[in-house]
Amino acid sequence: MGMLSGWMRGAFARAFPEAETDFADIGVAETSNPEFGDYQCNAAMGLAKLLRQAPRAIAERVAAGPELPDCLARIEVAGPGFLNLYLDSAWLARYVERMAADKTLGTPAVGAGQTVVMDYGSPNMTKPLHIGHLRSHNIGSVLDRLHRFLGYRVVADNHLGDWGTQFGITIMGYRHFGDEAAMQTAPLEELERVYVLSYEKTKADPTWMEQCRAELVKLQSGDAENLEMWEMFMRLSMEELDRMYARLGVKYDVVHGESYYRDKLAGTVANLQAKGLAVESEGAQVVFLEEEKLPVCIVRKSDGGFNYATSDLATVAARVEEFNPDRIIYITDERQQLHFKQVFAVCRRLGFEVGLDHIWFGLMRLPEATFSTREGNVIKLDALLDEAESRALAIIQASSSDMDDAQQREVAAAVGVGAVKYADLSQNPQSLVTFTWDKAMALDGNSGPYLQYAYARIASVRDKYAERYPEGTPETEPLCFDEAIERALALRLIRFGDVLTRAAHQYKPNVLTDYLYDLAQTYSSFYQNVPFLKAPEGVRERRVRLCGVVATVLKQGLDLLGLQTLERI
RNA sequence: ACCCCGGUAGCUCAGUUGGAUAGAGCAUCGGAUUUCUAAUCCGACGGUCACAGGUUCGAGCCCUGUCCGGGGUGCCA
Repeated sequence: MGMLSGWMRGAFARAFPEAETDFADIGVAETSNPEFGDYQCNAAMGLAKLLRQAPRAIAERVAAGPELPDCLARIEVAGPGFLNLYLDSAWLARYVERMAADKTLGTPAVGAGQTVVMDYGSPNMTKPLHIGHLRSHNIGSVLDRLHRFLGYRVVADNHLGDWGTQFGITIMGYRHFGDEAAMQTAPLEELERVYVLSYEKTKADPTWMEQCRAELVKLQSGDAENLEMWEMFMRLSMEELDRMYARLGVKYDVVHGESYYRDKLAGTVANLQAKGLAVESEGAQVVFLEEEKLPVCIVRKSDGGFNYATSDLATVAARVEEFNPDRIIYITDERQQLHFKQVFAVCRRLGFEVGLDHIWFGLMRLPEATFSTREGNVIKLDALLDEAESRALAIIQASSSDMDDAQQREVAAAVGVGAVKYADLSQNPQSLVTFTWDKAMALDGNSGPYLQYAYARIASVRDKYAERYPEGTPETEPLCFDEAIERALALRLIRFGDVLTRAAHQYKPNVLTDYLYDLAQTYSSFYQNVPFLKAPEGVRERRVRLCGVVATVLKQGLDLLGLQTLERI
């Protein structure tokens, strides 16, 4: 609530004109308990020393100020000096009406005029997506949509892993163990198979790894045969990836893999050398980062090959040149924290002024162990989504048996993938995720389907109303809160913009899922306990209208999360 | 050895810049459907916020130390 915070700062300034502060830090917060009002301000306690007065006296002086803004009905001082703010209910009702008519639902355009490049997903191109790839795509695409909604210009870039050592390993693997028939039918599975075999061999035979590195160097220096093989791998992988992206609803503005920057790698290293940043050490070109207390950053290996850091440095330069962003945001797992600290440190030394953020998330692991392609204990993302859909379908068949088969499948697809996405998004990105089938596909409680179900029930109310009262016009009926739960619903609705801003700026999709779940829960309680279609005329219309605003907010919120809304479940 | 995270109810997890009585879901138990979709709702049960100090009007949150877990630490990405 930006306007309430602003007013509160003014109220403090008026009450204490002689104070040596502008009260810039003062803000209001939602109350944890309705008995403390709708919003609260706790600043009086913190200012006791500065103002040399008892906190309670400070709060009382602020509360005694002559004028209240239109939105407030009253202010109360409680306990040691809490300021409890009560919104005026009529104002609240008008505000809900206005926000519902607004395209952005009252969300401030905090990102207007700013450009951010978002780097997420970025899968390795030599293997199929597995459940460990879900988080970067999922969290990244939500942050992407949130930023767009807040007015940022977003350039979503899929920085494919298409130019690293894994290709050396894969080329060796394909050459020795490749099966062309399998390559046609299930290319990514086949690439993964030969990769695993080849990788296994590096453990037993040290010269194998050297050969893999040599193949990579050949590829990176333009060897025709390796390049041809690489192009085939890329084409087949991309087809597979596009299919998965359609299923996940992930979209990019640009797909520049590491290979896109391949011609700039040598120049990047030369530039670092010219500026005296990169020096030779143990046969490699490295940047020492002792001032930053970081380990050395290797920008060219002793065998002449370039690595991830080189590629990322070239990428930053290219993005700055092409998009002139205010900020570049990387979304990867936690293991890359050090890498990005190093890359960002080198960028600062190179004089880049663009903001650089690394948003990392916790690894996904199995109850018994960390999974990895190399260990062969992966669960394919495709298989997870299939299982989720079939579980959803079973429930739909049981509860919506009147729905035709095709529609049941369509709903199951939306609910299944929604459940998987939501289960991931609803926790703090930084926590480590231990994968279990049941948790990943929860269909009740705090889950995607719960929200989709709440939306579908509202859609049903809307349709039934239209059927029974074809002449009715709930959309113009002034809102008014007859029941406490209706006011509680309105209070939640007007928080939408604050929630989106916080979710985006803290890079936490779970801020949005928590909010939507709370909203849907409040709505469900309203739905269960208060009649609307059977309420008297007038009351009926305003309740149906309130339902409509909840539906609009739910739909927008689910859309930002990448979950489909269904009119019927 | 060093660096970065984490430890909150039986399980899985939330917890705005430090605020009032630490919250959900699942599980368990008890209720609600001649009704607008029961994938729902209402209620009960459940806590030494890892441990020990410290900072202050006030600490799950900040500081120090310890224990436990995950990740990382020059030629993978």
